[in-house]
Amino acid sequence: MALNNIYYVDMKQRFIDYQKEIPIDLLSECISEGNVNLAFRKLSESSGKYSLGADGTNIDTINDANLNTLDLCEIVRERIINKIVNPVRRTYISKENGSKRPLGIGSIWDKLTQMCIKLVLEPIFENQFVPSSYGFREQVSTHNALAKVKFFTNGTAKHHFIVNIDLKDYFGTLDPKIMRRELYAGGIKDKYILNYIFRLIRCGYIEEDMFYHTDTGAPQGSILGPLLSNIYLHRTDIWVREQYENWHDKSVKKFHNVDNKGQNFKKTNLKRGVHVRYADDMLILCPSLEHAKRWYHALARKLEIGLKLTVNHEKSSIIDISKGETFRYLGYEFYYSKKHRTSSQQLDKKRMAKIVSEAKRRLRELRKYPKLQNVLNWNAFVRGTHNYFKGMTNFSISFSKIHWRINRLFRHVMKCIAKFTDTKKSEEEKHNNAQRKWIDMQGYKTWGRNGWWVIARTPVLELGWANWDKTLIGHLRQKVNRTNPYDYGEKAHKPGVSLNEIAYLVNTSNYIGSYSMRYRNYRVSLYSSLHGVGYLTGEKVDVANYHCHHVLPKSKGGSDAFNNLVILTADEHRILHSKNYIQLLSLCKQSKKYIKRANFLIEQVHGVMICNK
DNA sequence: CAGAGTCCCAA
RNA sequence: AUAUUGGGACUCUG
Repeated sequence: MALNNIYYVDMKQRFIDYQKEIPIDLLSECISEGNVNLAFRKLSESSGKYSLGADGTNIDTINDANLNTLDLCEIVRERIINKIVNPVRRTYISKENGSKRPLGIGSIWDKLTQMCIKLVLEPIFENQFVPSSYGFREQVSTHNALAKVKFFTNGTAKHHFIVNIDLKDYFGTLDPKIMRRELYAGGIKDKYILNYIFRLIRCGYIEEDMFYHTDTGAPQGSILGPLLSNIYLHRTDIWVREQYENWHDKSVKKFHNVDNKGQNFKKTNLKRGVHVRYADDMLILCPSLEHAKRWYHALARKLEIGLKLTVNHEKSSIIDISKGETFRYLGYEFYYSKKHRTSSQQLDKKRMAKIVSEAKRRLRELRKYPKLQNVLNWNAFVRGTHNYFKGMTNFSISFSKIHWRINRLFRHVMKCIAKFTDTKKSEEEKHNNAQRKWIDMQGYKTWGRNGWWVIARTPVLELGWANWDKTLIGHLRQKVNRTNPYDYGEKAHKPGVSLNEIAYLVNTSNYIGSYSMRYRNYRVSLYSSLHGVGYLTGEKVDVANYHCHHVLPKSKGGSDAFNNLVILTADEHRILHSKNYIQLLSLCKQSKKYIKRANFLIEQVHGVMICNK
């Protein structure tokens, strides 16, 4: 495992280490080679890697700068120690209610630095966060939070009074001093890290070439933002849970008696209520109105005075679902079904309208451009929407309503550009079986349907094809396995490449000359993913003998992209680039496949075709 | 099985 | 050009 640290830091092990002891010196953890490598890879995978910061930098700035990992370590160290944070570039995205939400896009250097810090702070706090905080956490999703809400509002648990606290501009009102206090309380003693984050909150932003100062708030869009927002409310989470869910744990020792918890609870002055938080969306589910009122006032007071946040009292409320009131949470609308004597969920009107208008927009585009890509986009839209909402009890009803609202347009568009496959006509049955199988595989049953529409040999999924998935927010989902969030289960052991070999490649990758960071990483990934098997022989190439070759040379416009790289031996590489490149054919394995490959490489490098007949 | 890409949803 | 975190689905290459 130690060797693995040279390449990427092992988060699973780090989580275990920090469980025992949090290091005082977190700076060295942040700027270790394995940590910086992992941080860079995460940035390379992020969808916004090409968006420009206020200083005009993005991921390509690093790739074009001819830097290696050690250079990046030094840059990160400089920025943390000297508290260097560029102002963020401000843009806006429109929200559902029509208003705009400001985004702050940092420079690539800030992104890298923050990712390095995040990879260290996150496992520390993952050891402490409460299980009822569901937002922004590894291996936890909105459905886990919804499962808990469903469980406690349903017939047997009877927590029908919902305290719903809405915070105004939560990210924007984070206070730097309180942030520092909460970090320290969580065990962060490194003054460099504390000071850097203090500075980050006050970094300011640039809009239309003007600089604006900020006193509070983590930029929305910064890498540390989501984690910091969880840390800020962490001790409040604990306070809430000690009142009821964990009341006998520490806070009220004299009543500690697990056998008759309910009776002893009455002797205390504690409030009953179950805690569910997703980022700034807080709920407390209470069994009685009296407790709900006490919760509302106590919690609002704590947030406003203790944490200097702004509670939006117009939007915050106490809801009694047994009296027919509804509430929306994470896209689901909860209501109480008297018929079934349990809480149920459905799509609210606004969201239904949004899905309808989005569907119409996509259908019109599909009619205009009936390309394969647009069909795939439509199917992805249908599947994505279904996958999110299919846990609602009223899923089928809600989506058949949507279906009827778009049906006219849908049928019209399909008649223009698609062909209907009728399952009752048996002539083409063989040909249709593959499509039928595919649709069934997606979880959409074809059994009992008249048929389906086909564009470019691809079946078109329909919004009305909806099957409720009762396990998605079932009671088993509310509790999340927190033994180790970075443990994704046993991966099948891949024989062929040892950690020693990886370590060797990583070490040399810092000294192979002027190449991009992307190339340095891909060079290792390529060898690892192909088990070191050479392109021209099909046999394993020794690491010391491994050369990573650009198929289309960079001088001819070839890139460092993964699919432009192949594994060669040092000899093969030398001969390929020399004048005697014909000899390459004798070096490769003399089968049709490898001869073809050798010819291909020569053609790409030298621009000549060789006839080997 | 692993690498890189596309798309969807929530906050 | 529109970020971040988390979840989900699919495609390609060997």
